[in-house]
Amino acid sequence: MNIYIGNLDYEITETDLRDAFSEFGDVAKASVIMDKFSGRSKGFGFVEMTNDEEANEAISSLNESKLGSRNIKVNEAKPREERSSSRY
DNA sequence: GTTGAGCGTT
Repeated sequence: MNIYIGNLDYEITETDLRDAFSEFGDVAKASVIMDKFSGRSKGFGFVEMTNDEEANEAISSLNESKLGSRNIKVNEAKPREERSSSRY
């Protein structure tokens, strides 16, 4: 289960996401998207969990919860759009 | 500052 986490505080890192989601189940992967030039968080990230029922619990429990200085948005992630080798 | 690249850009 891929999980999308939006409205993240700039201080939040993938380690924070992993730590938060690991309380509900096994976290296979955690990522926070960062700007390449500014070095800041883009304000959203992703967490992948091996157990979808635990993932749903994590989504329900962590969605709109306080993390850092902001209220995060947690939802199931949409498939990542391919933009590495496709150009129309 | 809300759906993952990287960059020409922020």
